Parts: sequence; C-alpha cells; structure tokens
Amino acid sequence: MPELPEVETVRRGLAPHMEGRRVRRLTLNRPDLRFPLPEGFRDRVEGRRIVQLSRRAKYLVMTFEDERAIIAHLGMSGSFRIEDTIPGVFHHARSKDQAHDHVIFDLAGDDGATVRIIYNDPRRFGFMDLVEPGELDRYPAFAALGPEPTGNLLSADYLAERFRTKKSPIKAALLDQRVIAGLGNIYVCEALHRSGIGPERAVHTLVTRTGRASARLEDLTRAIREVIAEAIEAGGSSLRDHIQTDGSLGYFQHRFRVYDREGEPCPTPGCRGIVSRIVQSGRSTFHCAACQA
DNA sequence: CGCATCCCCTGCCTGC
DNA sequence: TGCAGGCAGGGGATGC
Repeated sequence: MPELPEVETVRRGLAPHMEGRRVRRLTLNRPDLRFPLPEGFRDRVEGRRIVQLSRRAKYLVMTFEDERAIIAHLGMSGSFRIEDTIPGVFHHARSKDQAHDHVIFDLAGDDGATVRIIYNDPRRFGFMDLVEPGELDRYPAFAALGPEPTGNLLSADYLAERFRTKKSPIKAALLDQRVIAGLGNIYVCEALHRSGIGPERAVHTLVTRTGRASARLEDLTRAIREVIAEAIEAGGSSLRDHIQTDGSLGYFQHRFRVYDREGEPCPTPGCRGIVSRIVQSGRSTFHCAACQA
C-alpha cells in the first residue's frame, strides 16, 4: 500500500492517539514480520511513554521519552487501526482479517483514557525495529536515504548533480530511495506523466552539457512536489484494502492520471494518446507514449 | 557500480 | 464453481 503520502496519512491519524501516552501492554502475535521482531521487544517498550510519532521517507518512527525509538515500515500491505477500549464506546467495524493482526499496542494516558493500536499486515512485507537512544541517525536504512520530496533539500540542481553521469532509466532512478526518499510506483508514474517525461528516458539526458538542470528536470521536480502535496492533502490513495487508521478512505486514487489506467485516454489536454502499461524492473509503469518523451 | 531478476507472503481478480 | 495464473503500493539479495 503505502508510499510517502499514505504513511504520512497514517502518521497524522495515529499521532493524536499515541503521543503522550504510555505503552501499557505490547502484544506480539508472532515472532517475526518480514524480519524477526527486535530482541526483547516487549520488555524494552512496555511502561514507556511515547513522546512523538514522526516519519522519515516511508518509515514511521515512534520516539519514547528516553529517546529509544520504534521504527516501523508498512511494506506493501501493512496498516494500523485504532480501537477504543473504553467500555461501551462504539468503534468502527473490523474490515480486516484479524488473523493478520500481528502487533498490538495497548496505550494509556495520564487522564485514564485507553486506546488499542493494532498493526495488521497480510503479506508481512512490513517490519519493526527498535533503536537505542542516539542510534537513530546512524540507523542503516536511514543513513543512505535521499531528501524528502516535501523538503527544501530536493531541487532540480540536486537531481542534476545526481543524474549527470548516470544512464539509468528515470523511472528506476526515482524509485531509488537514495535519490529521493518516499516515492513509490504510483507517484513516480504520476510525476513523470505530469512533467511529460518518458519513463525509459536515461537520466543524464535531463541534464545540460554544462551540468545544469534542463527545463524538463525543473518540471519534474515541480511535479514531484505537487503530486506528493496533493496526495497528502487527499489522505493518500486507497487501493484495494487500504484504509486510514479511523477506517475512512483516502481519495487521491480518483485523481490518478495514468496509474492503473491502462487503455484509457490520456488526460493531458489536447493529447490523443492512450495510457499504456509496460514493465520496468519487474514492476508496472503506466504512461502515455504520445505526450511523454 | 548499475541494473535486471527473483524472492519474501497473502489475497484478489481474471479467464478457462 | 473451481482452479491456475497473474498481479499488487516495497525492498533486499544475487548475479551479470
């Protein structure tokens, strides 16, 4: 499911229920997700207060008062849901198979409010890890990450520098988390379409002979920012079974211009092309050959 | 090094 | 209706 906008939507949904509350009980329904759960996970988390829920790329970071932190990745099918545990309070229907409820956080606030946060992940491509205070900056998966597409560090000049000497197809380069952190298959397809760049184009062709960003690369940088911002604002994309933490749906999927629209007319004004699907690096790319070059 | 391929796992959809 | 095959938002290992 989740690319950056979906993970950010999850973060925003969870934060008010988690921040400031203490883990009263951590329930592990199996010893592993994609990887084994951290050594001594339960004992190292129970009793501690969560001070902040943040996000880096597609990772959620739950920071405790002692700066110990849980790092969670949702993989393809991971989701969190919130269940009120106050007796008598109605909570939304469980639409997911409880067989895949793998990790359960029972939290309690100083005001006595209690809440249950449940991590469900049918495919188990997600994972959780626990880092000790001060280790977060050196966490291997974080060390090599590129800039956030929402931040100031992403610029056309930055991409020009990264692309100058490389011949890889732009689709692959944008999926590389070391180049930009947080983009995935959907938003890469969408950003390329919005900027009129063919997915198979070699990245160095977007850089001028003097090493500057081409106008197309400027367009691409702007398109990436725009599509990510719009998707976050829309609550992400809800495909298949993905829902927000409160059970509601994101609606950015209705604004896809090419993703999962094989055979449909290209939405670019004046373009008479048809959206087609190709496979790159084993994954679907949706694009319009008529207006992306 | 960069890139493609395969794999992890379950569920859903399509076509026969 | 059943079943096989393909496909899915990610990313890591491997091999060329």
